This record gives sequence, structure tokens and C-alpha cells, in this order.
Amino acid sequence: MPKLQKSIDKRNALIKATIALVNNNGFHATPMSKIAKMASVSPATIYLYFDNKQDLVNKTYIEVKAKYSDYSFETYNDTMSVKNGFKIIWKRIASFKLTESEHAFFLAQCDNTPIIDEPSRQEGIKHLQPLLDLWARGKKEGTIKPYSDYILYAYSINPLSFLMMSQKREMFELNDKHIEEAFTAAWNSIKN
Amino acid sequence: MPKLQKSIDKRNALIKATIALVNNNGFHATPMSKIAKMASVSPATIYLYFDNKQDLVNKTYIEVKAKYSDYSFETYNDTMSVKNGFKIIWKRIASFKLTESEHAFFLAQCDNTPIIDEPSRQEGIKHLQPLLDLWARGKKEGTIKPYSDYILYAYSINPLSFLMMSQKREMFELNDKHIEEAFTAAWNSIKN
Amino acid sequence: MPKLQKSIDKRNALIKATIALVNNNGFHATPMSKIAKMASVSPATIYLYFDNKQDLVNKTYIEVKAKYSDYSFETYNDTMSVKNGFKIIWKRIASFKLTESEHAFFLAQCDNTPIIDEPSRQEGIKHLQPLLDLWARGKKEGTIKPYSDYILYAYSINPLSFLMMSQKREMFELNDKHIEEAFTAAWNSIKN
Amino acid sequence: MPKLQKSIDKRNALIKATIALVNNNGFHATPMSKIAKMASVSPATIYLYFDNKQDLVNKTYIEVKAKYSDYSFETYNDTMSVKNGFKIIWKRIASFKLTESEHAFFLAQCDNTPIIDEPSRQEGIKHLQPLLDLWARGKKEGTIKPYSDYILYAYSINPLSFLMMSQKREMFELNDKHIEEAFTAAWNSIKN
DNA sequence: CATGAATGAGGATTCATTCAT
DNA sequence: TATGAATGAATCCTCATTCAT
Repeated sequence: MPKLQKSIDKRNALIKATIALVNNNGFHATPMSKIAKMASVSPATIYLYFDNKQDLVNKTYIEVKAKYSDYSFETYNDTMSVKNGFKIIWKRIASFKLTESEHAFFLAQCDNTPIIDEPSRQEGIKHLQPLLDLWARGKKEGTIKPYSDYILYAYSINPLSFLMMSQKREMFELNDKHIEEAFTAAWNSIKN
Repeated sequence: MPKLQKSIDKRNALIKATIALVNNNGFHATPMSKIAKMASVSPATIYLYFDNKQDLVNKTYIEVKAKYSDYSFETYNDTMSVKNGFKIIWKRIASFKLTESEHAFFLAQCDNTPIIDEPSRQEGIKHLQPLLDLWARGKKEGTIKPYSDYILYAYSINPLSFLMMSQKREMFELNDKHIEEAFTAAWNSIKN
Repeated sequence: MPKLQKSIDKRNALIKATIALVNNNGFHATPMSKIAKMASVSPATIYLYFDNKQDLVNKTYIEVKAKYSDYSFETYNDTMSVKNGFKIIWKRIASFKLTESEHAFFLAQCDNTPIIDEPSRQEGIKHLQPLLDLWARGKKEGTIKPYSDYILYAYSINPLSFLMMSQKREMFELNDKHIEEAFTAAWNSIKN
Repeated sequence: MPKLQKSIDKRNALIKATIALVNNNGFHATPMSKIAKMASVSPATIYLYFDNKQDLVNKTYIEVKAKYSDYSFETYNDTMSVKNGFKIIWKRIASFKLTESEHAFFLAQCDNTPIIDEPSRQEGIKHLQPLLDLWARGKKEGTIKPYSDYILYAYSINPLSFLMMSQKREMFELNDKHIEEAFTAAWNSIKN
């Protein structure tokens, strides 16, 4: 098994280490040297895979965001009814945010902070399209309120970030009943 | 009339500068020297008012959080009906997040990041009591769903942070109609 | 004796250390840390006086070049005859290059290398004017060959750099007789 | 016909790249990786041909110096008269410095800098013997001043380096008339 | 012979903090 | 109280060199 190329494993290890360290210590207080150590590589090696620290964080963001989207829509297809489709997607997103909380926390940090540059942020947004399409359909058929997508997202999806955060801070333990309640709240806020 | 005490003006200038710089550049990329410069003060002077950088940020957080709470509850009193009281509070919070967006953005950054230490975070939470009391009342009388406060907050209050963020990023412009829609969504998500 | 300002002594020590280290080790192989150590300051202190390494070297160059010019023309005034004036200047330059060989060597290194940026180089050239004026006078009255100033400089002044270099490399010891010979050669090469 | 030996082409490409990069950027700011890239070779390959960076520069210096000497004496033989022989050699040197200015510039940089180690420097000097012999002959027969060879070189040969430098910096354009003048100056400075 | 990946050591620069005034 | 100067300890990043293939 010849190693003729840059190893995807190393890249992944670096991404993983970045997430873990930024989550625990913040972007400040996450030196490249620590990332390298956690990924079991030399600091210099990072620069074979990424241009610089900013690039590393940008790329990590994009990758996690893509993972998030892929996960969210994996079980959805657009033949589903609006309500059912929404539920399917919502449950996946909830599952992602609560089981993959490392990734979700990282995204929350990036989304509320100037550590990601604008192009990468734009790149990360792209993947939401299926949800927007679903809402468009719902608005047309009258099942979803005719609100701006920003408002729909703010009330039906984004609250999960807050709940994930609270859980991560160990202030609150989300059980299945909570999930059901949360879904009800989400659906009530946007259904017509 | 000579000044015999540490100047509250300087302290305020430092807090203000911290907010502005952390908002624009992030906590990383906000050196003490820049804060000092923006506050028209020597770097050494900061240490007359704050123990160190962490302390400066903590105190700034607490101060802004207090301002936020004070603002939120200013027009509320507990003789109001649950629905009306909620609306009063909600509107104030919305107003704060959208007009005092510098402060709101700073809080959002702190709340999603490990830059604030735990004691300060706890300190900042205290002030929400009137809202929790209102919800307790609502749950008792059956107007508010019997959900955990975390869920109620996640669905009725926190979405405003997302909308503030979107507006700050100039992706979305919140007008009065949007505010009404947002309130409807908020209320629908928690009302019984 | 209050110290209220950046100390000119420290600046001078830094310039001096730069010259010594660049002379002995070359610009590469002269880390800021060594310069700091030799000047008995912290590395960070250098940046109070200079923008960066390039700036430090540029400024050092300009300073040494100015010293060189000042020294060269100190005993000259333009009422002297062309031949006598030239001799006066030439002797001073020779004296500078051979007694202040550290400075002269530094200049030689900068003049034959891309370590100085163009603006600084231009800045360094300015001060030669009195010599050019003298030559202009000599050309007019017929005592100096009507050659380009570059050629006159190449043949009458620049050779001293080579001799300084040889002496510094201990290949050659310049005594008074040599100086006389060198002056004769210089004068013969440009006199009419 | 497979190549069984280290390719002289690669070695040459490396030497050429070294010259170009050191000339344009200086020895500092010329990393091995750039040399490799310019020579279309892997960094590791350099170490098949040279021991290390110092060795690469030393060898480059020696090679260029040899080229310089060979060129200088190509049209000379020791049956020529002193004056004529000197003129022949001088013209070749001038031609080298002005047409092969890349090489000449590289030598000037090395000669005024501690980037070449002493043994290599000595090695480079050897080849000048024919000129020294010519001067010895000239001194004996009285056509050349009885000066040290260092002085003779400083005044008759070295000025060409300064002129080359000026031309390279585009401050000065050397035409045929200038060359004649320069030769006159050179000869006048050393002839008896 | 040739290479791209990998790295440890080191270099320029920044920064939170302290000190002398 | 207030400050500008000073600094040691990091931090990001580069680079000469080596290694596995």
C-alpha cells in the first residue's frame, strides 16, 4: 500500500482536532501547535494541507456545514407531503445537533463570530436549498405561513442550536419528550 | 473640583471599545493595545480598571447583559396578564436586539463561544427571572405550554438573535410586518 | 534624569548591532533575536524603534550612508581648487573606508545586494552632490575628463571599496605608501 | 539509451536557478524549494547533486568564477605586448561584465558578502594568474606602475563591477564610447 | 536516480502585562 | 491616577533537510 499522495487521513485528523480545540478553547487559545499535536503531526505539516490558520478554519467550517446538510436531507425526498417532509428534515437536524453536538457547536460558534470569512460563509449556506423548496411548496399550498424564509428558519430550525448549547453546557438534558415538544413548538410557529 | 476617583468615563470608554472591536474583529484579533487606543487611553490604564483581558471581557459581558435585562423588563410589571405581559417583554427584547444590535451581537458572540468564563455566564443569566416567573404563571393558568423554560426560551426569544444576526449580515431587512409575524410565530410556539 | 521618551541610545545600539552582525554573518543568518541580544534589549523592543527587519536594515543603511557622506565632505569647501578639493575629499573617503571599515563594509554589502529597498537606496545617494558639483566644475575648467559621473566614481572612488575589502579579508595591508599610490591612480584615471 | 548517471542538465539547471534567484531576491529569500521549482526538480533532488545549501552556493560561485576567468583570458596569450595584452584581457572582462551581467552580478554579490565560505573564495581567486603574470612583466619592463596587484586590480578591473551594477540598476546605460573612456581611465591609472 | 511528503528547529512578529516615572 | 516604554512568552509560519517509496 504505497503512500504516494497527501493522506486524507491526516487532513481529516487536522479538521477533527480543529473542531475539538476550537470548541473547547475558542479560536483564540487554539494555537496551530496544539492542533498539530492533537492530530499527531508536525506543525509544519498543517501547511501542506492548508494555506494558513484562517484557511484551516474556513475549510473546516465548509466541511462541517456540508456534513450537516448531507445528514439533514439524507432521508428526505420531495415527493413527501409538506408536513411529513418537514418533520423528516426537522428530526434529522435535531438528531444531528444533539448527537453530533461537537459539529453543531462548532457551527454555532462560527455562525455567531467573525472567525469565518465571508466567501466561506456563503459557500456554507448553499446546501439548504431543499428546505427552502419545501417551504415554497408549503406556502403555495397554504400549509406553511407566508413568511420570509429567515423567519421560518429562525423559529423552526434555529432554536435547536440553543437547545444543543444548553445541553452542552449541562444546564439541561434533552430527552425524547422534549424533542416532541420542541417539534410541536417548531411546527406551531410556522404552520398555517 | 478635582477628580479623586477612577473615572467612570474611562471605564465606559473601555467597555465600549471592547464591544466594538470584538464585534468587528472577533475576540482573537482584538489586542489590548487596540482597545486602549480606541478608548484613548494607555494600555497600562486598562489594568487600573480591570484585572486582565479575561476580566475585561467578563465584566463587559455582565454589563451588557444587565443592560439587556433592564431594557427588556422596563415596561413590564407582574400585574399584567400573561399574554399581554409576554407581548410587552417580547417587544422590548425585539427592540433591543434590533436597535441595539451592537450590544446584541456582542452577547450572541459570547453566548456561543468559550470566551466568557462560567461564573460570569451564570451572573448574566440571573436577570431573566421576571420572564421565568411570567411563564410559571402562564403554565399554572394554562395559557402557556407546560414546557421546560429552555424550550420556551429557545422558541419564543432566541429566534430574535438569529434575525438580528441576519440583519447585521445584511442578508435580510426586518420591517414592522416582519416583527408582527415573528411575534405571532413566537406566541404560537408557546401558547397553549 | 527622567526617561520619558524612547531612548536614542537603544536605537543606536540596535543600529550598531545590526551592522556588526550583518557584516559577520550576512543578512541571512542575522536573526532579530541576535540583534536584540547584542543590543541588550528584548526582541520585542526592536519593534518599538523599527517597523520590521527590512525597515531596520533600510534605516541602518541610510544612517551609515549619511555618516559616510558627512565624514567625506567635512573638511571640504567649494572655494578649493578642483584638484585640491578632490584630494581633500578623496583622502577623507579613504580614511573613512579604512578606519571605519565596519561601516564601509556594511555599505559595500548593501550596495551589491538586494537587501535594501529601492527608496532607501535612492535616499542614500542624495548626499554625494558636493562631489558631483566639484566634478562639474572640473569638467568645465578642463581639469577633469568629460566623462559620465558614473565612470568618474567607478575609477576614482569605488576602488577604495575593493581595497577596504581586501584589507578586511586580511589579504592585504594598506599602508601610507599604498594610499599615496592609490590616490595617484585615482587622479590619473580622471584628470585631463 | 538510458541515462546511467546523474544528469549534468539537472545540475546546470540548479546552478542557473540559484544564480537567478539569488540575484533577484538575495541569498536570504532564496529557499531551496524555490530553487528546486525553478529548476523543475524536487527539493530532495538538490541533495543528490549538492551536500547542502552552502555547498550549492559555493559550487555555483566557483563555477561562475571559472566561467568568468575562462572568458577573460580566452583571446589572450602571453606573447602579446603588455599594453596590448592588457587591452585584450580588459576588453574581455568588460564584455563579460556587461553582457553576462547575471553572472557578474552574482559574483559581485558573493564577493561583498559572507555567503561564500573562505575555501571557495580562495578557489575562485586562483584563475587570475595570467593577469598577475602580465602585470609582473609590465612592472619589470616599466610599462606598469610598481604597485601592489591589489591596487592594480582595484583601479583597472574592479571599476567595471561598479559600472555593471549601475547599468543593472538602470541608472546608467553603457555605450561603446563609455567603454573606451573606461578603458582609458583604467590604463591611465596603472600605466607608468 | 528521483520524488513528494514530512518534519524539527528556528525566525519574525505580536501581545498581555509590568515597570519606572 | 495615568502613562509610554519595555519585555518574555507565545504564535504563526518557513525552511533546510530527510525519508519512504
